[in-house]
Amino acid sequence: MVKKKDQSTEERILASAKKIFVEKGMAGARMQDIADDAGINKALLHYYFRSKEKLFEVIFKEAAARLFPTIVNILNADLPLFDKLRRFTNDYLEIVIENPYLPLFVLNEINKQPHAFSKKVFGNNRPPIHKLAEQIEKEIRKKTIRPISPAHLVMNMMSMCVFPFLGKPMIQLSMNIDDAQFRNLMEERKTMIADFIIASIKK
Amino acid sequence: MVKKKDQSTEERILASAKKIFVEKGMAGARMQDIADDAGINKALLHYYFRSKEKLFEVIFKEAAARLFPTIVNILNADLPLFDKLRRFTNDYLEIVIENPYLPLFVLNEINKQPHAFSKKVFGNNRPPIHKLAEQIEKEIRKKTIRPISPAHLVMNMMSMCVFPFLGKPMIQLSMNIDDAQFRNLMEERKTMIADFIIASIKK
DNA sequence: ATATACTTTAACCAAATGGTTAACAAAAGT
DNA sequence: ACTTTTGTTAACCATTTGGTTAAAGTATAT
Repeated sequence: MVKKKDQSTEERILASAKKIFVEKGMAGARMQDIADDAGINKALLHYYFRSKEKLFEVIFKEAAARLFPTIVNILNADLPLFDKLRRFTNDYLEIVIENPYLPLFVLNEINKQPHAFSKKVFGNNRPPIHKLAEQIEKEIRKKTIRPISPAHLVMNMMSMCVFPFLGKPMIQLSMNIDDAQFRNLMEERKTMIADFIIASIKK
Repeated sequence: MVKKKDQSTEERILASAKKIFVEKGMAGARMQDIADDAGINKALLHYYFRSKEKLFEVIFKEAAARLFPTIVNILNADLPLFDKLRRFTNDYLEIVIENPYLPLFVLNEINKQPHAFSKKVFGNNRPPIHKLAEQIEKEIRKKTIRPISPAHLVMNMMSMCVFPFLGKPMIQLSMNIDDAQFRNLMEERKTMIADFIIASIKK
């Protein structure tokens, strides 16, 4: 990697570590690869971050911190249901479009370290989907939307937002599109997903 | 692992390899772990399957073979659009419910070896989503469904089918449900997803 | 200038890991 | 009966890998 003068050594390490970890996962990543990519000696990695595990944790937490808090805020926001749906899909896609490889990275490592990391990410407070769920139930009672299980509705929304990024390579392969076209599609989804959901549930 | 007499050594190796590979991924899996799990000597692994890579390839291909061909068949089937949607979501979920860890495994490894494996899986013939896409366009022209980008519609359907299995641990955490309850939810989705889609697009 | 703390490196180390070898046991041909 | 093939093992090997050390360079403060 090109040595960027204006970046401190620590910043360069973090950038390279993120790149390698995201690319190969915790188990597949090699400390030497990270050192090489950062243009430094391997021992320096251990000088700045004591172990592979510690370095990984920093990267993982940063990745998770970029993915989750926004969700929580929107879910907790005081907005009418449809506005909340639009806002969630739009904001969430905005984040993920800029970090297309984060979802698979995070999901994958959570799967491999379910107990260890899941609590490290959001401590004891789980993502407050129940608030959105209650809101949905309320609208159903008011008969502004048709009856639908809140759990499934939330899952559908999350699915449509996140999945395309998890399956990006496969999607690109099967649709035969390049990165720019893929990004374009994802931009469209910012509004498309909410439209799709609302069309399905609105009475 | 308990030695199952009625299983041949090769079968036991494959079962253990699948378990370990799916759990830890190619990079994280250890040959010794597989040997231990199968209750045999490590050298036997190399006797039956020459290398870790070869063994992995067998497992990966088997996993991919369980996930993809059914998709292709349904997509190619000669059915009215709505029937096809219902059939796809139902059949696909049936497969994945029985193999909940396959999607993440396959997706993850494809991401790490995009070129090598993607072609090994479906050779040169990509999944024929264009046939379904044409079918959707036809219905739009007939005005039986509202205008929607076929690409997005297909992506939505795939997303809602697959994502819950990719995010299983996170979903279970945030909804506080056990395996049985999760499975129940997924059973519901067999019909729910198609209902949801059709409600959104039907005119 | 000099002592002090911070950075960086090359060389080294022990453990882990994928893979091999040689010998032995069990089946299967003949 | 005996030879060949197949299945299985313990011991071993080379390489990789995360991690350490000791020394040297560099800035900073006094």
